[in-house]
Amino acid sequence: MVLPRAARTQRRTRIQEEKEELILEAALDVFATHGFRGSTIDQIAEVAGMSKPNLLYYFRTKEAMHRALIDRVLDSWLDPLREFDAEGSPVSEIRSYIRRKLEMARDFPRESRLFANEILQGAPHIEDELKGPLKSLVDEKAEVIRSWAKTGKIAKCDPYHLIFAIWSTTQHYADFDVQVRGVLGDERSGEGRFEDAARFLEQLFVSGLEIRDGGA
Amino acid sequence: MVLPRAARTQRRTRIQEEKEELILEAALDVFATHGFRGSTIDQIAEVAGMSKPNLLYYFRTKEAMHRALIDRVLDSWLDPLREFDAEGSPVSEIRSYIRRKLEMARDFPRESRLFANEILQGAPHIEDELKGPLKSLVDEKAEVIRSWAKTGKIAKCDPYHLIFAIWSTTQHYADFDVQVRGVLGDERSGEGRFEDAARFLEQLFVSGLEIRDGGA
DNA sequence: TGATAATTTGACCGGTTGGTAAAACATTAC
DNA sequence: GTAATGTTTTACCAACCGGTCAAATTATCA
Repeated sequence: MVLPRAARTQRRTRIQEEKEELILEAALDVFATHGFRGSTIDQIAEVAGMSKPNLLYYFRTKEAMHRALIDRVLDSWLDPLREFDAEGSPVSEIRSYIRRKLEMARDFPRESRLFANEILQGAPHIEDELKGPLKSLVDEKAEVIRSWAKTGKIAKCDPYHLIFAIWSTTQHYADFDVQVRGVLGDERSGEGRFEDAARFLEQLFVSGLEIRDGGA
Repeated sequence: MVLPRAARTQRRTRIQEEKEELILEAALDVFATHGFRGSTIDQIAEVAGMSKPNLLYYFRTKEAMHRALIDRVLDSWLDPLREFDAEGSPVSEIRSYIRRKLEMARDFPRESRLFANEILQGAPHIEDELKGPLKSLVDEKAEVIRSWAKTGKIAKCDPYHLIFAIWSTTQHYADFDVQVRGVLGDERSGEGRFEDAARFLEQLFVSGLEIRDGGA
């Protein structure tokens, strides 16, 4: 019998798991490069190597695929921020947060672009996640940073804008990759650009947040 | 007679100028929020308050509209970088570059998102501009920054990544506006966030680039 | 005013898109 | 093996999309 996908909540076949995995992988490819509205089910089906109705057997709508993808990716995307440790030393925590975010931009650019597309277009599908789990996590970590500033471990600064700055500078290398490589030219567009970026950003943030006598 | 748009290169009617203006304004709205593939001519026509065939009388294809928009906007978008002055003092030049870029993010977010969408999706329509005029301009200004570092006016750093960092942190407030406001919460989402951002970023970049004894 | 050119509109077209129906095919459990 | 269930395919549909066409309307100017 042909049961609608949503009705089979209990046991999942081996084939189901494999195919859903395959589809989400293909969907990530397509959504990341064309955005939600710019992507077609046919495209995703082709990348996944199956027919469109077959794909629709596993995910009944384009929205369902997108949502499943967002749900799966959002969680891992926030891991680096979760690891941000209140007990560690400020400089090394910030330094390794930058490094982890840069590694993600290098190793998982599609995930970064998926969110970038979504947010750029007004976050129509993930607004709740932004104002809920994401905000809570950021609030928590902002409090940590604020306490570091208060106890004189780093320069006084707005912790939210610090986090925004780390996000934007690191994700830039995933989201605006074409521009980065276009500007750097072919010679400097190898993987070395991530190490150069890491060096620069660590210097910028670490010494930008250092306490100095004349500081405000 | 119905002359194709491309054939009337000479005199332009008053109506032509007005309508083309109107259309590009509407197109900016739509392209900026949905990207090229996600936008429809009907949408743009509706925003512009005219029928689709009427719109197509002025721009014969969707591509033509997009290209006209890109051409018009790219130039003004690079103005802040052009103003970057080799003769000025490094600190005040960098500071005012940041301020100008932030003002553009605040006052012209649609223009920022237009490019962000384009670049995110692989810059299919503006690759030439990236590797041509943009790269040249950046190369020129990077040389200025490099000379400042060499003569000990600012800390040694990779000038390209410095420029990327300024671009990403400032444009973040236009491109990721929904996220920024979502995280800041309703209370802090007023226009004041741009001043907070300006304060933070100026502090970060200025003191991050200051020469210090222990510096590398 | 009337002729001429510029603008606007409604009807339409072929291709694409998200999605469906039903039957054919494969797999699993007994 | 076979019956029940799970998977895949073929054919299809209605809505939408980019774009055309010819006729209707409006502006310009002698």
